[in-house]
Amino acid sequence: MTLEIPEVVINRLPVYARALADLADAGESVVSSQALGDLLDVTPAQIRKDLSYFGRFGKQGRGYNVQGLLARLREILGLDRRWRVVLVGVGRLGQAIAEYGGFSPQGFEIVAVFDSDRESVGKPIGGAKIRHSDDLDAFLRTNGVDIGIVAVPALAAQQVVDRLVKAGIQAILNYAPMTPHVPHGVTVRNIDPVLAMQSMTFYIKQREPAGK
Amino acid sequence: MTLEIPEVVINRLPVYARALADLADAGESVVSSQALGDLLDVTPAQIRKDLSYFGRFGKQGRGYNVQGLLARLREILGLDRRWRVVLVGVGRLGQAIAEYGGFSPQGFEIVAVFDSDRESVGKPIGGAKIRHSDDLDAFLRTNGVDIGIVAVPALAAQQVVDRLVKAGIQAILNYAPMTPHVPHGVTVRNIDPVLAMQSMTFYIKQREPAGK
DNA sequence: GCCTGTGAAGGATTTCACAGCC
DNA sequence: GGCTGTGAAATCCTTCACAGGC
Repeated sequence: MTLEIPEVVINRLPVYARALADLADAGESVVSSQALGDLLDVTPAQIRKDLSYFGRFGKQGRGYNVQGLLARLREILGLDRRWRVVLVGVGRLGQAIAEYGGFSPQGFEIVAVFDSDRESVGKPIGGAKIRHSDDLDAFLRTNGVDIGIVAVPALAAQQVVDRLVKAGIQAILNYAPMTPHVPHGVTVRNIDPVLAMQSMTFYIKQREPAGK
Repeated sequence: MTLEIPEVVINRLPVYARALADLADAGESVVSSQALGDLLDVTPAQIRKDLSYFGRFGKQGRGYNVQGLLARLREILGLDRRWRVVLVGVGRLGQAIAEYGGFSPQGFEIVAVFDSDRESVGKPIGGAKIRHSDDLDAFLRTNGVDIGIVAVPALAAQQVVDRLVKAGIQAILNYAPMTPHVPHGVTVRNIDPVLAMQSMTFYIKQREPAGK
């Protein structure tokens, strides 16, 4: 049910939630779609329309209660619980992810870390011990895991994705520079700073007529 | 000119280019929009339409020359030259970025690294020496810098963005968990794994009717 | 026969604009 | 007077479907 909500809308909700959290921290108790839009470079109409998919959260003439709307968005997004995450790949990038402090405070707990290199198995990282990839499937089946993070080289990534999917993982955050194939029903988000750079250069180039 | 090309199209071009590079590495010399689409989970019509904004690169009955199309895309995106990048912020995240080996082979050269912490100034990192943020403006004006990477805490990020913009930087890769404000003509891409996670949980939740 | 390039159609998303309420 | 919620309009983007070339 409720599957008619556009994905673009879903992708904006966390941004709204983040801004609302900032407003709450700043002691604001009410915000209008106009004010929130100014903060996020989004039109007020878009914010109102996005929210209207889920209910009526505002008060005419006033705006939205910051805490109240934040709580509702967190509920809608499922951020009112903690999520269990496994990380696969402990190269340079994987290490940085394992030691990144930003996930846990937001409710994403890296409960296990895997690598295919037998040398590194057993070493502690970001509070967990590195396990061997061979134990991935068993671990996933025994422990309730919600999300997988893939941080292995591109050539190994599809295999890892396949194993995660086969074990029932429904959401994958992919750091490998490739496009993973997943069956319908599995959600993927790709993090690739190089691709982001490569689209920006187009626009720089546009503005510098003849190119150095 | 050529500013009628949808941004979504521009954002897909690097993905196409990456797949073409992989095909080239695999020794493929020709690819159809169908085959490329299968690789990327994109419809063939979309690929053909996207490319049609820039010219006619294929041959009926055959498909596209892999090397040829790759070269054209790289040219369109401005990937046929090297780009000079500065990194601001050398906390945990900034360090990982500075030492990340993925930018340079793709033509993005981190030519200088800045931090506001005087303790760390002078220390070597990823091949550069850390400079103090106070020297950022002078550096940008003296050296030709194309792109800025922001990896400072959210509260300091807008200030850094403002300084980059004031110095004429036209593209910013933002790792801070906030929405930067930039004037028209400056391109921003945000990298935020937490937001990516937070949109995926919505979909997991959808599929698990009543919550754990 | 296969596959591109592309107008036209269709679908999705954004914006408008205003009734209704505080 | 200020602001939401929302149908309707406008815009944007994707997909269709086929003429044309290899």
